[in-house]
Amino acid sequence: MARKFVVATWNVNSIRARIGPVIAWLKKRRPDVLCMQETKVIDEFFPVEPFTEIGYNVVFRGQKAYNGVAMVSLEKPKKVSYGLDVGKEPDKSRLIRASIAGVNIVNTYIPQGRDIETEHYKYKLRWFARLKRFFTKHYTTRKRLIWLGDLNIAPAPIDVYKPEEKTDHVCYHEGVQVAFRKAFDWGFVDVFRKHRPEPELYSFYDYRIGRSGIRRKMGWRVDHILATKTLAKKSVNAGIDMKPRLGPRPSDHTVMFAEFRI
DNA sequence: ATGGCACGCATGGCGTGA
Repeated sequence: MARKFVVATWNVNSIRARIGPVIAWLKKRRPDVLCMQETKVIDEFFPVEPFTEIGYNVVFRGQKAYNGVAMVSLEKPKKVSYGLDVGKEPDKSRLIRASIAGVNIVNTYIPQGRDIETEHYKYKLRWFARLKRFFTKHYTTRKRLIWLGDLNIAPAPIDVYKPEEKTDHVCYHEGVQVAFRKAFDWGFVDVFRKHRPEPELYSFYDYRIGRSGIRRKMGWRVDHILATKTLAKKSVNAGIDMKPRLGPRPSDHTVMFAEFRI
């Protein structure tokens, strides 16, 4: 008998600043898994209790001021590990993976890249190449695997407001498109797009554009839920929940979720 | 029109985000 399995991803832009909205959203939606990025806190100060009090397990890895990833789940996570074990920098506060209810989940906060002329951008492109090696090393395309998170890439024109103005942007430039596509082609299906083919669905809206900018759909789809074909076949729904972005004390990103029958 | 806001920090302006 198949069971419902809901996963979600949310760049929270500081878990301590966002603990209210995050706990409220979990209580309301009760997903099986919520993956977070940009928790911006060292492990000693991560707010564990608010999650355990409402019945969630929580695993995380952070650093001071920047980055940081976390995974909270109703079932206890198995095989938890941190960072990229291929290439030089492990970046343990940018990748956390686990197995939950027999589903392998890789939660990433991909480097943003700052500017296409910089070393930061080259580092971002290498990150996608290293991820592909990471998937090959640890999984096969026949496994139930989800790659999700803030991937800092709008893969297609439909994924950003006024794409013709974004061609030199580190989240849309041709170089990052190619780098992302190579990792994606390891064996993923875009689960969100499978269920939501329509335009103007975005997961990020810059704080500086204000409410009117959100109304005018000046956003980006840079957060993603991708799954191997084996698992994507079992997805039954996906969406972006705009309520946290429109509510009090928002992150600049909002929640993307997907539902499977596993 | 290249602006604007929010976050954390051995803060009182700066680096970062996308």
